[in-house]
Amino acid sequence: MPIRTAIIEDNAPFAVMFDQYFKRPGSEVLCVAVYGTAEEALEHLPGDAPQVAMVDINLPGMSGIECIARLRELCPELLCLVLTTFEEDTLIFEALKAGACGYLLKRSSPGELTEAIKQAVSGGAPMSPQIARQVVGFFQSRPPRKDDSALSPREREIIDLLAGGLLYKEIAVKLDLKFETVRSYVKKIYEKLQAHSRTEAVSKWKGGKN
Amino acid sequence: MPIRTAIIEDNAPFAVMFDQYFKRPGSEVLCVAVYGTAEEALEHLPGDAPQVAMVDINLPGMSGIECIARLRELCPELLCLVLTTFEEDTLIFEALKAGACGYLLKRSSPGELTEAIKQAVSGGAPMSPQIARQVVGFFQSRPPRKDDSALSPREREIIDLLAGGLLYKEIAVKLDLKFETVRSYVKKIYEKLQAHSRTEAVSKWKGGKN
DNA sequence: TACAAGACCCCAAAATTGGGGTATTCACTC
DNA sequence: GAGTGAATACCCCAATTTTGGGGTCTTGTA
Repeated sequence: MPIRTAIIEDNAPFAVMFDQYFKRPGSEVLCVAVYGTAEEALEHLPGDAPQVAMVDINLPGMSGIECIARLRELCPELLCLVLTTFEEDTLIFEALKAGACGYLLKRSSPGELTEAIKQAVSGGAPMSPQIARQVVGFFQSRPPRKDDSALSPREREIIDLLAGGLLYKEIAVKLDLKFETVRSYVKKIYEKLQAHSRTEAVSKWKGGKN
Repeated sequence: MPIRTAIIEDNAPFAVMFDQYFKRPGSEVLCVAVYGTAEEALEHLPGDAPQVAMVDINLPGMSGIECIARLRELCPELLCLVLTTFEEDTLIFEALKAGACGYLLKRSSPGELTEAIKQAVSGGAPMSPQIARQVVGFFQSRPPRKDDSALSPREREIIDLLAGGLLYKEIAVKLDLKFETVRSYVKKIYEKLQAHSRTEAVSKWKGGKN
């Protein structure tokens, strides 16, 4: 029994190629639907009930990432594989967070796509080697930075409380400081991190660490 | 030119098999050293200068994890691949953090090992499919969140921008909404997440996921 | 019909941000 | 030994932003 697959891709030539290839009788993978946009997929995919969805990351309108997040709400069993032209660094993690279980390059051959789809169904997480290395790299502690945006101990203490959502006055009580003192620290922190709001500072701080 | 490889493995039969197989002339992979313990490897590996080290995770004395961490301090260029009997969940992440770039099962065939080593050298991260899925699963917000704190798609979109430190008016422009609309979403988000500030909501949201 | 999501509006209080400052201590350099 | 700079702790003013409370309206779905 072939693996029922759908493709969400606005690039017609690629979509047609995929459709044509996986329509041949006897193939292990069967393409049951082609959608040109995320919106179209969200509407019809639940009815078409594929096991696997190949999702282009660059879609007009709703992005492939958001599309995956919504599809997985509608169909928790659906396996989503991202299709991309390049190894777009930042998007990988967004896609995985959204619920993708694999990340493939469009330049892959039909044979490789078949393998990837089979691997996904059998509990794997097909990715191109370079992507896999990036994912693995996520866990590895990067070398310490030498930047000038180093916060002093007191400043670090304060930004950690800031990150917890505490009000200035609560921080003041906790550290036994005056409200205005907390304020001046926060101002210095924003200056060092080039941030203009609490949330921005926190995300720059946390992002820069580990 | 063959890829210079070393193996750190206390299980003699497997080590010998590996050594024998990758000693044949003309092989793409060449085994240049066999170490029975982590300590032995730390002493001699830098001199033997392999490109890749296959490290058994269960070693007598110093563990494979600790061994990888120390080897990578001594030889930053060295590529470490973990060898394991089972898919030991917890150890995967420890190994990756220590600096492993791949995770293989001992039951792999010599051909598969050759492929994995080649993949590692060419910038990949060879893993068995089940391992890969676990790594990918690390990023995914576990679906069993049927709780009432589930944010709607639009709300998710907004909290993501909120997390980026954008002002309400900036979010309004970006999503082509009115300022007041953004406000009412934020209020609903705070209600659902039981938060009372932007930073608190963001940390609960991010923490609730992964 | 009732309910959730989405889009919109007003008022008023509370918190944050940006711009100015002052003062002490301590380490480091010239 | 004076000077410089960073870290710590404190203060005022004023503008902007966020938060909390109340709503309305439409659409689609159960």
